[in-house]
Amino acid sequence: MLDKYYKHELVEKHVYESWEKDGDFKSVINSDKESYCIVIPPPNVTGTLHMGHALNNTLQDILIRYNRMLGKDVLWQPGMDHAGIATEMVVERELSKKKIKKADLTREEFVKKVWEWKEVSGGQILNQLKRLGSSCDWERERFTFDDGLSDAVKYVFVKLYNDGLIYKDKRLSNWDPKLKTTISDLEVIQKEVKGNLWYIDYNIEDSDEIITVATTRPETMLGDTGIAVHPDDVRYQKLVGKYAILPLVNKRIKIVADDYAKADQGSGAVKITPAHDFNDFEVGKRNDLEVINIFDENACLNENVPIKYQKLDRYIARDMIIEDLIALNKLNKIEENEHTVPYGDRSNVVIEPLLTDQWFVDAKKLATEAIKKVKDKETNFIPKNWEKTYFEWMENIQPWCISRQLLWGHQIPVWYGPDKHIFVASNIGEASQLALKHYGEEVVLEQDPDVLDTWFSSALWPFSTLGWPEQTPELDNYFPTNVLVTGFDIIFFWVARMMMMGLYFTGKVPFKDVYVHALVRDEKGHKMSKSKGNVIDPIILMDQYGADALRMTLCSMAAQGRDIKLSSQRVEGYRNFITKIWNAIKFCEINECKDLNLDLKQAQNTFNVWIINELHDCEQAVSKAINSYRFNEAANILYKFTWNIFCDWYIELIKSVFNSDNEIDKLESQNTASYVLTKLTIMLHPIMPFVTEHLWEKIDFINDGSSKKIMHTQWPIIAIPVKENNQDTSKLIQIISAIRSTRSELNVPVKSLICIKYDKNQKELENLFSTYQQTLSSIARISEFQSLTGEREEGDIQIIVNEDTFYLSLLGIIDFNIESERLNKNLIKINNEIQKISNKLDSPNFAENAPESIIAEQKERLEEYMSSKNKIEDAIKSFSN
RNA sequence: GGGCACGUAGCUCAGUGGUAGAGCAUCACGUUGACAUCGUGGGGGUUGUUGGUUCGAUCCCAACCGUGCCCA
Repeated sequence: MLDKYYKHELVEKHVYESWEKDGDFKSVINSDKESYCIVIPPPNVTGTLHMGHALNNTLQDILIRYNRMLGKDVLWQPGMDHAGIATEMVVERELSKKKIKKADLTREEFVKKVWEWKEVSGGQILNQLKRLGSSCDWERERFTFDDGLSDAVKYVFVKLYNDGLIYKDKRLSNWDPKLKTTISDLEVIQKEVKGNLWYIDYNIEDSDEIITVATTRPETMLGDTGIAVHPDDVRYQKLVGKYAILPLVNKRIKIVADDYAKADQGSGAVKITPAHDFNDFEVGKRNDLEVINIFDENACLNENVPIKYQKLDRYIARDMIIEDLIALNKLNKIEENEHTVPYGDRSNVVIEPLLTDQWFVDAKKLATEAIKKVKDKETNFIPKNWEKTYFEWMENIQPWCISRQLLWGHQIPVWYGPDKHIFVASNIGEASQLALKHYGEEVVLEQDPDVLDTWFSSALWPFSTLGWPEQTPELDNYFPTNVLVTGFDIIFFWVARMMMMGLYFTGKVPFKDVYVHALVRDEKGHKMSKSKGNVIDPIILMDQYGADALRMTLCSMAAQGRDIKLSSQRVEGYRNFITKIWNAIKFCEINECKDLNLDLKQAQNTFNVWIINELHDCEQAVSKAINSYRFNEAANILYKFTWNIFCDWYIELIKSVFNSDNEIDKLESQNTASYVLTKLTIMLHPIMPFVTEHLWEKIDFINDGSSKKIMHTQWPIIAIPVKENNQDTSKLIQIISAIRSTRSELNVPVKSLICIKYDKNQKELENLFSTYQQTLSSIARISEFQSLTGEREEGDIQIIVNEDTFYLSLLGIIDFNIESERLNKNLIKINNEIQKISNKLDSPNFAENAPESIIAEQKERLEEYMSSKNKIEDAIKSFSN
C-alpha cells in the first residue's frame, strides 16, 4: 500500500541513479527512426544552478522526454563552456587566498592551476542539473576545451583568416582596467549614473575670445586634439578653422565643424579625444585629428600627459584637474547631469575605450546569410516577435572583437616572425612550414599571447559537440538540431553567433526552432541577483518540495512572452498536486484496480465511456500544447484533468459502482481507472519524471508492462469507446452541483438526507434519476425520489438545471426567508441577462448583420433564461402565498 | 532618442470578435470517507483611459497614461 503522501527525498536519488546505471539517457543512432536533438546551451564551468537554468533545462527535458516517448531517436547533448574571464577571476581569487599572484606564474603554471581547480570545483552545475532530472546523454558530455572542440576552434580561425573574415586591427575597443583585457560590446553594460557636466573655457589662439566646451570626463582633456561645433551653429561659425589653446597642456587644438556636435547640448562645443571615446574617434577620423593615447592598461595616465599627472588613476586625476582649472579660472560652471557610463559585466568597473591591436571577426559579412535563413523560415523564433530583436542586432552588427588578454582560453593560432610577419596555422608545425617558405630559412616564431573570446568556441557548439569538423555519424544524424531553448538575454551571445558560424561552416542552420523562454524574476517582478539578495535557490526549493513540484511550477508558468514571477507558494501548490494524484492512485489501489485486459473500446458503463473520452481529449490537447511549445497549457490541461475531472468527478462517481453489487460494471471500472491513471501517469512523466517513474516501478496497475521504465514507454494513443459518450455524466454533474449549491446556500446540514420531488413526465430526468439513484444518494445525500403531480407542496425548493426542474423537499429543515432571498437574488441576475440579450436581439442592426448561428444561439439563451425566470417567479409567488 | 512587451478578481497569471476563467488569498460549513498537502459552497471584475473599426470590442486599430525590458 502507498504511503500517505509522496516522499520525494526518498525517491529522487534512487530513481536518477537507476536511470544512469541502466544507460537510459543514451542515444543510439538509428537512422530508421526520426531523430530529435537538442544541444544544451552550455552552462559556464564556474556556474551554479539558478532559477533561469532550472526553467531552461526543465523545458528542454520536457521536450526530450516527450519526443523520446514518441519513439524518436533522441539526443540531448550536454556540456559546458570554459568561461574565460569568469574562470580566470575565480582561480585568481583562490590563488590570492594562498598569497599567490597570477603575475608570478608562467602561462603554463597558471593554466595548470585552472585545470586543478576545474577538477575539484568546476562543473557543479552538471550535478545540479541531474537533481532536476535532466535526461542528458552524459556520456557525451563535452567541454569547449576538449581536444576535438579545440581543433574545431583552430580550424575555424584559420579558415576565417584565410577567407579574409578575421583580421587584426588597431581600433578602439572596450578595455577592462581591472581584468586588463578587452571585452566585446555585448559584455559592456551601459548604466545610467548621476554625474556632472563640467564647462571648461579654452582660449582662442591670438585672440581674447574663449570657447566653452562641456564634458562629463574632464580628465580626458589631456588627450584632446580638437573641438567640434555644429556646422550650422551660428555662434561658432567664425571660429571654425581657428585653434584653441588646451589649458594645463598649452597645446593648440583645431576647431572643426562636425554634425556630431549638437547645438542644444551643453555649450554646443564639444572637446574631441579620439583615443578615448568611440564617437570622438570617428570625428577625429573625419577631420584628420591626431590620436593621443593618455591611459595605460590600469587606466592610469601615461607619459603622454604633463609630468605632474603621470601615473595617476583616472579619477584622482579628474579631481586634480578640476582644482587646477579652478585655479586658472578656466572652469566656467558645473551642472548636474545624468549620463550613461559603460561598465564591465564581470568586473563591474568603468570600461575605458582604448586604442589597441586586436583580432576581429567581420561579422557583417557572416550576418547576411544568418538574416536570410530566418527570413526564409529555415529557423523560426518562438514566440515570433523575438525575430525582430534578432534582425535589429544582426542588421547593425559591429566587428566582433575576439581577442582577450587572458591566459585561460584557446590561444590564438597565430605566430609572428622576427619582423612581426603573421603566420596563421592550426599548429606550430604548419606555421613553421609557412615561415620557411616565406623567409627561405628557419626562424624563431612566437605565438600570439592572447586567447579567443569564449563565445568564439561556443558559437561552434551545436556542431563541434557532434564531432565537426569530422564528418561523424552524429553530425549526419542529428544536425541540424531541432530546437535551441534559451532566454532572450542570450539571443545575441548564442543564437546570433551560432547561426553565423553554423551557416558559414556547415551550410545549414544549426537549429530549426529557437524557443525563447521567459526570465525568472522574484515574486515582486525584480530580476534576481545576488546583490539584491532576492535570489530563490532552486536547490532549496527542490529540497523542500521536490524536483517534480519545481518542474511543474516552472512549466505551468512558462507562458509565452511573459516573465515568470516565482513564489514558493506556487511550488507548494504543485507539491499538493502530486499528493493529489498520489492519493487518487491509492484510492484505486484500495479498490483493487488492475489491468484486467478488458477491451475498453467496448466499455459500457457511462462513467467509464465518459472518462475515456475525457482522457482522449486531454491527450490531444497536451500533445498539441507541447508541440507548439505552449508549456503552461500542457501543465494546466494535465492539472485540470487530474484534479477537476478525474479526482473531483470520476472517482466520486465510481464510488457508487464500487459499492454496488454490479460485478460487471465494477470490473470494467477497476480496469478503466487503472487504464486512465496509467496513461495519465505517462503523460505527466515529461513534466514530473521522478514521481511517475517511482509509481511505474511500485504500482502494478500503473505499469502496463510495455516497458521496464516509464521513460521508455510510448506516449499514449487513446482509443475512444465504440459506445457513444452520452450526455448523462455531464448532466449528472450539473445536477449534483446544483443540489450541492442549493444545500449550501440554504444552510442545509451536511449530514441531513433529503428527498427529491419531480414530475415524472420529464422523461430524461426520470431516466437519469432512476439510473443514478445510488450515485445521487452517495454524492448529493438524496434519500428518496418522489413523484410530484400537480402543485408543489410547502417546503419544496425549486432547482432548475437547463430545461429540467425538480424540488428539494426541505420542510422543517431550512429557513424560508433565506430561500426567498436566494430566489430574488437569482431573479435579478437572470433579469439582467434577459435585458442584455433582448436589447441585442431587438436591434435591427444585429438582426441584419450578425451570422445566423449567433442569432440562433442568442435566441436559445433568451428562451432558457425566460423559462428560468418564469419558474423562479412562480416559486416566489408560492412563497408569498 | 529608437524598439519590444505588458496593464484582466486582493495577489500571480490564463483566455476569447458574441456567456471573462484558474491558482493562491478570503469567508462559511465539513475530519471514522483515497487525500486537511483535503472536501463542499460563497463573495470578489466598468478587462488602464479615451477615441476609432464593427451589428457587437476585454480581444482588432490609434492616441494617451502607467510599468518593465532591450538598443543607442
